[in-house]
Amino acid sequence: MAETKETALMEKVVSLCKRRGFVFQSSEIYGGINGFWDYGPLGAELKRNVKELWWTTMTRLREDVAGLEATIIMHPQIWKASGHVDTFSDPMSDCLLTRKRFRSDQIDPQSGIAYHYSGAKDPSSGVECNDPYAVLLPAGKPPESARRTATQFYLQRGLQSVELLGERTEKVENSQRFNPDNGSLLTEPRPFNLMFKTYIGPVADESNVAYLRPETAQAIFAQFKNVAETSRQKVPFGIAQVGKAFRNEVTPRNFTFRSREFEQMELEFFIKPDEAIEAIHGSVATPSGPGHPGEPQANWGWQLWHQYWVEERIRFYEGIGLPRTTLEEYWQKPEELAHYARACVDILFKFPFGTQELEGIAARSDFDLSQHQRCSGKPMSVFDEELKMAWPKLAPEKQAAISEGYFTHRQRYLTKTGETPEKAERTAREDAANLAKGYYVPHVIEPSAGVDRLILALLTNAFTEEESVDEKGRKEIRTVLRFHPRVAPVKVGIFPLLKNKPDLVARAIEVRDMLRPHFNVFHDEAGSIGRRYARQDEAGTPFGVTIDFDTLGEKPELLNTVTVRHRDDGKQERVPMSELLAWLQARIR
RNA sequence: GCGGGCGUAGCUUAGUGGUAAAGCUCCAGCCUUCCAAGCUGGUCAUGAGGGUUCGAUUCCCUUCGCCCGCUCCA
Repeated sequence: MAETKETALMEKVVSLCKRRGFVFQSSEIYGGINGFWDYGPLGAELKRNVKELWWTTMTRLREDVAGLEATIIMHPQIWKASGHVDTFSDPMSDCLLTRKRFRSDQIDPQSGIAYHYSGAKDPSSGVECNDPYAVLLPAGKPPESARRTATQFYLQRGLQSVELLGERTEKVENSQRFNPDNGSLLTEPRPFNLMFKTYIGPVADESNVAYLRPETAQAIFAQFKNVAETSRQKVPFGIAQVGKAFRNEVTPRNFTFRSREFEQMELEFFIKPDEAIEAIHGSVATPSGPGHPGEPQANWGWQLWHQYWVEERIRFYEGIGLPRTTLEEYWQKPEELAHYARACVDILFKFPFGTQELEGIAARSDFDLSQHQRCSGKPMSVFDEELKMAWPKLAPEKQAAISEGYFTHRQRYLTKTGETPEKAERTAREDAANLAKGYYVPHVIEPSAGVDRLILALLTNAFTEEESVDEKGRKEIRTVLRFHPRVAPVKVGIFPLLKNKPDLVARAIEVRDMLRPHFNVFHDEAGSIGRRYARQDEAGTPFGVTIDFDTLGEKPELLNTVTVRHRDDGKQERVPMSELLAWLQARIR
């Protein structure tokens, strides 16, 4: 079965992660703690490489992205504004029969006759189940229907046949305790807070509640104005951040894939509203087809920016060794989108346990900044010189059309937030008037990636096993992690051919010290050379450098050269020590 | 949160109501002129807590963790 094979692969990866020091269970000596994982020596290097590559790609190699590193605990109002407090702390009830889950406060109130049971008995075996249960029937329905449902419930509890006990009825008005679909009793409403809660200061009471951030993004929005001013960036530009986030997941699963403490790499890329683009450039450029749209252009609308970032991110993944064939793009359907999102593309990776999300690239309109503007009372709009200059040159009917479009968009947003129609209309009119003066709240494209799931993707993608037969005819399995050199935790293994020849060891240490400032290298002199190669293969080290007697001049023409061995095919070549650093740099970049 | 399975060294497995075994790995020494060679020695385990028992890794209970399915996933 494909599934058991995949599970076996996953188990091998997990086992290797522990054996070689990529990932350990958090707090293992105390029995572990569900949903938390530590990175060991190799994992820490791997993760550091991935985050650095992301940071370099997203900020240093670009003109238009600035960095930020914000705190994990922020003002609790941030999570009010973002919507996390409300959507994360709903009381939930489960149907006792079907296990379907409901928001307790959103259940259509039900009225009718409730049939209560104190339990049930299996008349053949005498076994009893004393779990109380109830079914709500609309007035006029025969009691048989309730008994059938209740019988089903007790059958699920392990009774072979069911004799209901203690039936009594009760008139019920507007109750949210029953499943509207089948009348079954629900569990007591249980709070379902997916944010980790803490208290600021020594006294733990409700006045000083704070939350560990469930995403890094909100800090970017909250600091938008500060960054915009200090970075001397102008829209379109982005703010990038890498950092820990925390979610009290219902079910942490699949090794590190869904953890309760995890790390995100998020970019919020702020763009002009399409109305501003239209005013400045006369029209809004939209995608002409699939694929990368090329270098950003001033007249791009949000759709092109969105597509641009999807393609940029896929290129990034390809660049660190995830082949295009292991990735999938999933365009969320309109009904799956969060209410504020205009579009969202998930970049999925084919994990052994299924094709799962690595990153989501959402076009979030101006929702986030608008929320913070509204909740903090601080303006989040920017001034756009180009827009101000362009506006007066527009034909009056064009001005009116753009204004009206912007007004409608703002009004729709404000209405959704619960503003009164009058206030929504008035504020939206003001916003439209400000647009004409060059002011707007930027829209945003959000590529948001999970570091830990990317690490897991890199690990499962790199994992290969090669079966071979040694000279004594024994079958052996060599495990090789075929990491892209860019992410490999150790770049170079350095080996004196023999341990008991001081000259070889001394030269090896010389090579190690020469390379050490540039890469993570590992000197190993223990065991046969083949064993040392194999050990590094398992760690994913792309290059091995061996110092042998020719390095010392046994063959004069090979003096001061070393053997470089390639991890993936075992091929070797001879490289002069003087060129070694450049040789390696060219292949690791 | 619900249901099922599992838990013995770093890994893979053995075994027993009475001293917990092996292979691989790892470490040390010797040896070794390019792919897990050999020799010698060594470290390391019954997930945790409780109960039954003279004695529990084994039986029972609880708990924690892992895996699978359901549920959830802003």
